[in-house]
This record gives sequence, structure tokens and C-alpha cells, in this order.
Amino acid sequence: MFEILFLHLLKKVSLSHEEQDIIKSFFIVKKLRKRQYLLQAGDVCKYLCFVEKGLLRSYNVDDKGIEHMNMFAWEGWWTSDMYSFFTGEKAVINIDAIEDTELLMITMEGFEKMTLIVPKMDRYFRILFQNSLITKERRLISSITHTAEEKYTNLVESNPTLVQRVPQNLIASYLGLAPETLSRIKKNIALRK
Amino acid sequence: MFEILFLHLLKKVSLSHEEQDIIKSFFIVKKLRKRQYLLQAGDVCKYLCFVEKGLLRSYNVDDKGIEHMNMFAWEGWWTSDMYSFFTGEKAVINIDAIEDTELLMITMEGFEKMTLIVPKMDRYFRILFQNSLITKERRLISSITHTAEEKYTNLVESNPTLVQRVPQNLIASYLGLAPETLSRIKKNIALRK
DNA sequence: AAACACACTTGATCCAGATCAAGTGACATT
DNA sequence: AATGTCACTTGATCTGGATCAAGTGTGTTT
Repeated sequence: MFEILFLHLLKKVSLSHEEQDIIKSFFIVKKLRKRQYLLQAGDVCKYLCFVEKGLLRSYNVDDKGIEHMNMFAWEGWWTSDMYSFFTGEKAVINIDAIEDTELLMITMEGFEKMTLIVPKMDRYFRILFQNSLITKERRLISSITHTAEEKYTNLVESNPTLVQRVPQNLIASYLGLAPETLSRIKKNIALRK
Repeated sequence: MFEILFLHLLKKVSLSHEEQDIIKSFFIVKKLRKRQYLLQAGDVCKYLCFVEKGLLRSYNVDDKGIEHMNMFAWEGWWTSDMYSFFTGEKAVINIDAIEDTELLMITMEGFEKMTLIVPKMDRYFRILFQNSLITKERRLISSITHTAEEKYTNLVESNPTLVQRVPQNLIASYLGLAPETLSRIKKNIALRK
């Protein structure tokens, strides 16, 4: 159950067996069925979640009821509404399962304790957040700078698996496009070949 | 020279005088004149920089030569091309000074050593990156979800100082808008009052 | 096999914001 | 005082992508 988690932790920091056991003790295992919610906007996000198996989507819904995809999380990814998790304020995003999913979850209190007992976890999360920040930075630049087609081809290049695993309307939403637009873009790309 | 830095560090972690001295020893002081470059795209970003005084902008330039503002950094902010800094690859962004600026800079090797000698710095940067990530996440959602006017009013609310301190064309670029569009938006808002 | 749902496509029209092109007004330089 | 320059405004036009409204095709339920 903890295989993927430690695979990821050990890539970034070294941990004794004892430390590994301490870390394990802070996590709760949870399984989600396809379409089941992990978090609904308005609730407080109680857990930071690591995906051992499956696929989740996090998205927010605007005033007009339109869903805007935020990120996808599959094996080896962490997900939560970070803002809500760390501040205890109400979440603005929703998270639900696109596929049946197995999660490892930790509470904020657990997280705080864990980092104090095993300071290497501060290091792990420093590196993790650092990398996410780099990725987010690039995506932000891309969302402002590039055309719809460039955004799509960038995504396909940087994340080929995602495009295969996730329905096209969600990919469109992730890129900030109408589903029709993505459909036309794909057609144009195919025609040009 | 290190006042603002330690003000910020001590908000997030406690540090002995000894630790503070060690940290100081890793930093280089640098002054920049208005309009002077800190980093040009194509060079490797050698330093992670903390702004003690002044104001910097980081931006990238697209194929058509158009500048896209990425972020602003003033007193108490860190800046760099994180990707380039941590990987040693060529930078894609430019950083230059909007006002005369005083910086504290650390190299990647320095950063690595510092976190190993003073693990609390891992904690500091974990929290720093965590907060930046939350902010970036919000900005990304905003850039996809909101209209031009909503983006602007959001910025004014969340960052009133920035709007006063930075020329309007740079604000427009930061929001992904043409300068003319921002001008018209401001006019409309004023008219409605 | 008929009916339905789901994921995607195609076409016609519309609109927010970009682009191009002249202003305007407040300082700075000569 | 005239000239230049910088930051912004205003107007006219254009366009990428959204929106609305029918399809189509495949798999699933009855």
C-alpha cells in the first residue's frame, strides 16, 4: 500500500526504516470509486493526499456553473486544496475520482508533527513544492503567452499519458478552451499531416 | 543589509545567532541600477535572489518579441528563474530592475550546503514555496476563469501597492492584456462610480 | 434490435479583447 | 519657448475562440 509513496520519498531524501515507520503511522488509507468526491468546494480540506493508484481531478466551478480544471493527479502525485488545507479556510476547489483510486492521506496536524519529528520531510516537501512551482510557472507563462493550439501541442509533448487517460472535454477545460475548440484544433493538426 | 532577510526568515523559523551567521556567510550583496539586467534569457541563472530594497520584474519574450510579465519582486521577495537555477539549464526568462535595487544572492551550491548545514532552511523554503504555490494556483485559476476586468479588480484588491508602484503597461502584460485594454477597463470602472 | 447516453464533431454566428493608428498631456532636454 | 519622449488614452477595425445548435458514432441498457 505504501510502495509508490516510499518510491517517491526515497528519490528525494534518504530515510531509515524507523523513520519510514513513523511516516507510515501518520497516513490514513482511503479508497474512492470513480465519480466519488474527495473534496467539495465549501468544505474545509482536511487532508493532503497522495495517489497510490488511480486518477483524480481537481477543478473549480465559476458563477455560471462552468467547471475549470485545475490539475490532474495520478500515481505518485499529491493533491488537495493547498490553501484550504494549510489555512483551515473553506475550499474553493472540488476534487473527485476519474478512475477508482487508492489514497494515502495525512491531516494538517499530522503533517506538522511529521515534519517536526522527521525534518527530512521538510526537505522532501521543499523539493516537491519547488518542482511544482517550476511546473506551475511554466503553465502560467504558457496560458498567457501561447495560442490555443500551442497550449495543446505543449501539453501533448510534456504529458502524453495524460492526454490518453483523460476525456477530451476535461483536457479542453484544463487548457482553458471550449471542448469544440479543442476538437477543431485536433482536426487541423491531423489535416496538416 | 540583512535586516529584511532575517525579518522574513524569523517569521517562519527560529534561528540561533550562530545559525544566522552561517546563513549570512552564503550570501553575496549586489546592487542594481534601474533598467539593469539581473538575468537575461539564454544565460544560466546562477543565483537565487532576495530583494532587500527596490523592485524587479521577471518576464519572458515570445517569438514575436512581445514581453510577458511573469512576476514582480520587491522588498521581502525572492526571485530567479527557478528552473534554470535548480537544473543549470539555460534561463527562458529575463529579470531586470524597475527601481534601483539591493539584493542578497546565493548560488545553487551555496543553497545546497546551507540547507544541509542548517536544515531549518529546508523548512523555511518548504513554507515559502508552499505559499508561492498557493498564490500561483490562484493566479492560474484566475487567468483561466475570469474576464479581463475581474482579473484587474482582483489584482487591485489583493495587491494595491503593486498597482501604484508599477507602470500600467507592465500591469497589463502581467494580466495578459493589451495596454489599451487595461486603459479602457480603468475608464469603465471610473465611469461606473 | 430499439432506445438511450456519452464523447466527440461540424457548422453558423457572435463577441471580448487584440491590433493598428492617432491623439493628449506632463515632464525633461536644448 | 520649442522639441522630444514617455505613459497613457481614444477610436476604428479585426479575429481567435466562445457559444449555440445539430449532427454522428459507439457502447450500454432494456
